[in-house]
Amino acid sequence: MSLVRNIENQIKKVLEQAAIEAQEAGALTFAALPDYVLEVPREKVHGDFAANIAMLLAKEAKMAPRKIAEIIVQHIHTQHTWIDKIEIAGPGFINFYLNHTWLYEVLPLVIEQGDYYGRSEFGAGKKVQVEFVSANPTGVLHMGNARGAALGDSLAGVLEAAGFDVSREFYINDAGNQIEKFGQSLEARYLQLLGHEVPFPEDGYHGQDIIDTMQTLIDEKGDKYLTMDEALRRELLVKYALEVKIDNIRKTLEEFGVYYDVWFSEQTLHDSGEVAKTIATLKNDGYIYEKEGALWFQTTKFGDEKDEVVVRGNGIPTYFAADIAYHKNKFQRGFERVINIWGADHHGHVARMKGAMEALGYDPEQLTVILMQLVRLFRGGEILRMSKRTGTYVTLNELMEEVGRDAARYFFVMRSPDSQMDFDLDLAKSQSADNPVFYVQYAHARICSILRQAEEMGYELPQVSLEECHVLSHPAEITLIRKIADLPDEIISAAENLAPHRMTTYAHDLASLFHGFYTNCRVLTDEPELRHARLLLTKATGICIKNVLHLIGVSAPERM
RNA sequence: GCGCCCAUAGCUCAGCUGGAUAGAGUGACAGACUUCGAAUCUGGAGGUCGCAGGUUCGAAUCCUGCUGGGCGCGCCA
Repeated sequence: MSLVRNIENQIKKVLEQAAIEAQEAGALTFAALPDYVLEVPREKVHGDFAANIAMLLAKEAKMAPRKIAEIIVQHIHTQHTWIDKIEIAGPGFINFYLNHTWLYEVLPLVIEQGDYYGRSEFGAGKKVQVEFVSANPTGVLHMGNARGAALGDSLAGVLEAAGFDVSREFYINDAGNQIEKFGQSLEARYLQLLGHEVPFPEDGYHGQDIIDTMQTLIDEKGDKYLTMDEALRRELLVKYALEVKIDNIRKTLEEFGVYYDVWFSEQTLHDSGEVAKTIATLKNDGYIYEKEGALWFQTTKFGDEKDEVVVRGNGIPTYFAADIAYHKNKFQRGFERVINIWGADHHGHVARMKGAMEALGYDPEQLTVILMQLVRLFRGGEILRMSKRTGTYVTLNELMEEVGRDAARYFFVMRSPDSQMDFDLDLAKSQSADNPVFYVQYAHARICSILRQAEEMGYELPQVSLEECHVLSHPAEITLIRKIADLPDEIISAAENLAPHRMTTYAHDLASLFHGFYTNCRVLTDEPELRHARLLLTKATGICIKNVLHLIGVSAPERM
């Protein structure tokens, strides 16, 4: 339980007790306590916490909210609490003003917990899976994948910090139509590179990377596939190229700071018969019918607009069929919650996927799909298309080269998944110092610099007692400590709302408060007590910044 | 035509399950370094929260309709 939660509980307790006492004394009438909110007011003058309970009771108690507030306040006992003062304001808010010394406890706590400060047991070890990127293995990673990677990994990090048992997973679409086309494309390039004039498939993969991959193969293994049976040749070329491609994707993601627990192959679902078994189960339960030679799944039963093919007329299951089997497999692995991050262009798939889970007897609520709006790339004021077919995309590798990993990750995480992103490459390149990530990192570097100098001057990082913290009374100090105290709850809130972008907001606020503190309060002063306490505060801030940045995969440099 | 997402300061975006006077960054303007990092700080300027209704003590937030933009509606994935 965080310090802040403790305080909130204390206030709620005395507040609710007061309301009940008033009721028992006959001063107020209501059946049950309303679902009120205790929140931190936006305006400082409104106190440290505010409750809206009086307004919510107004109708039932048939009394003016301010009058109700007055009655409740009369019954509040503030002995043995941190409450200094209570005021009634506005339409009937009850505002609590606290003795701010309650905050000091957080500083030794941060130092003691170090890298762990901010983490909590909120998730109680529940198994959660986050599946993200799952890019087509026939190509390289583009900007959409980059956003998904930054978002998914940060979300996983936030969930982990909030106490969930998180597994990061990449689903490899190594089966189906696209692999057929991939094989045809590879074969055509292979033959062309060896001097044979063969046509390139119209809907094949035109990217340069396919040519490069085949050139490498030729350099390594020569022309031994020329005389082979065509089907076998394509199979071997695909096997080789997929391995190379997936390995590249893995390496690129690792450079981006993203590591997966599981790389899950679609092909294994076909090989193990899970796809066929899943279709059979659905058929048995009457969700599947035959029409025009194909098998259709009645997704309309679950609110979809039209039914969906699961097995084509040629007997080959569709991607959708494999995906149902895949999600069934996820739940069979015991995840209490499954989170997918998909591009907005897949949104039509969400309802039928949930419907399929329901048909299989799972609770569709356990599956959450985060739809991420697409990234539009601008260069020279013009939109770049991200099609894999044309080969004119900008890759994640190029992005990292141009703006750096930290800036790229921070930039992607900063925005809510719902917002469309225009990524201006020229801007990112030419004015990268404008990126807020530097602001936060600068605060951390500054902190490290102060701590280094303190060390050089022979000032020990002291074991500071709570009493010594009381010298911290400047408003800049108090607001900074308050922010530090908030970290565990901020992380929980980001986890609950699946909103990792809140962490960048927090990081920026924290950095800003530190810069303000730095400007107003000299850390390395000659007064030992004050210096000790401020060094402690400085160090605690540094720990928070570092922990938050690491959560979202951004480094916290000690020098810049 | 149907479905999903979005519309907040000149620009890019926050705004936690409905709360009090809607916030940052950036751009422009005016200031602050003989002392811990000026990649910083301090000011003011900038808003019919797309439009119109509705629910509520109270709406940027919830409901309905409309306008404008993105995406989707395949025996592709």
